[in-house]
Amino acid sequence: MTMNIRTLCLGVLSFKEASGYELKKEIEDGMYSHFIDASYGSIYPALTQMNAEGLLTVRSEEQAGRPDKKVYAITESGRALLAKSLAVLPAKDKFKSEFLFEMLLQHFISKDHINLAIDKQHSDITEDLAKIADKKLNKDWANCDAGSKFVMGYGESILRAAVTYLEAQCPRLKKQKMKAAE
Amino acid sequence: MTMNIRTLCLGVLSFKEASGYELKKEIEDGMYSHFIDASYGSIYPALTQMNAEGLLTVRSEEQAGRPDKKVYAITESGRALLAKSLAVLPAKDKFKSEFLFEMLLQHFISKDHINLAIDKQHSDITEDLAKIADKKLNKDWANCDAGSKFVMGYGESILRAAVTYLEAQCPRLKKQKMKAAE
DNA sequence: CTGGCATATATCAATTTGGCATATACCGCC
DNA sequence: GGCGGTATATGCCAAATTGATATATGCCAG
Repeated sequence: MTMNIRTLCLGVLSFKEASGYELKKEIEDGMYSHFIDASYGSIYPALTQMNAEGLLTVRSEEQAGRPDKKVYAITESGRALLAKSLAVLPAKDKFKSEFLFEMLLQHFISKDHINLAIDKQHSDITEDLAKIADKKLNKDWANCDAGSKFVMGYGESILRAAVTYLEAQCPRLKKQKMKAAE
Repeated sequence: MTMNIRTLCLGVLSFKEASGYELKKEIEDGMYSHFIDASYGSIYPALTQMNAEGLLTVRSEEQAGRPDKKVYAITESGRALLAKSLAVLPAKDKFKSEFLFEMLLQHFISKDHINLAIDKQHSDITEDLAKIADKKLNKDWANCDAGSKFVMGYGESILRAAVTYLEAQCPRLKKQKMKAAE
């Protein structure tokens, strides 16, 4: 019913079949990384269960040296459940930022530490933006579906706003950026 | 050590003493709402424990009709732990958005539902922005500490970027806004 | 030739959520 | 006048989720 791990897995698998490991990687680094999270401890049990319920099928792929790769694919009834799960209004966005918490309580920490935290935040965001830029350069970006483009654009917008704000608050960052670009 | 519920409670209490209920409200509606989350199920046990460990003190305030209000205040050793907990580099921000997940999988849902979801997202963000604007108008905004201003500004920047993006993608929203303003 | 990283699955204690229970009071609506 | 909803206030608990760890192996850099 709700937007839980199961819905997440079904959603990812609706694009292409994958193993638990690949699913996790996709969620960590791919498109999804900007707005969702999931650990092995929730993914693997969900896949096993959903397979038992006929929402997924499995196929074992043998691999030299490594454990067999269990490739999961979504079934018709899985697609039906996914559609049903998506037909509820999404909950409000949740944003969790230890960085902002530290900034709020900055009188408890040293100037040096504050600067370190800001630098980290800046580079985290910059890296994310670079990832998005990469994806846009990719040759199959043009035939990418509308949903992906919308999500990428949304992520890019807020990340850009964040960097802009950080750089406006700390002119130091801009100087570092110029240096790095040399 | 990490940025858990305990650190969060200590942080809020470092500004002013409060009961568990007030803490939750502060986290939900105040400054903190933009970047953190916590439920009663984690707050109350944390307060009880930390009181037992001498990180907090309690004072029972009698109230007609209602249960006694237990007002917690941070102690010196609580402040020390807080400072220690804040002296680690913050983890990367986590952003959780069911909205973006639905947008990504929009081919599974009806046009009507997509529009409903977008409208909700738009009004959620607009409300948050209104809250920030309110706080800025407040008379004690001027003597507010640097941390609070930084955090508010950060939140405002990314929320504004999000509304701008939504309105650019869906011109419909702008029209609705104009109508509402009449 | 060794330490670290990537591949791959799985378990599990500890944490955290989200809903419920328990009281009472106030406010608007029909 | 009563009914439902909201606000105050604390607390418990089942269920979900995380984050760390175990187990194996291959590959690459220093």
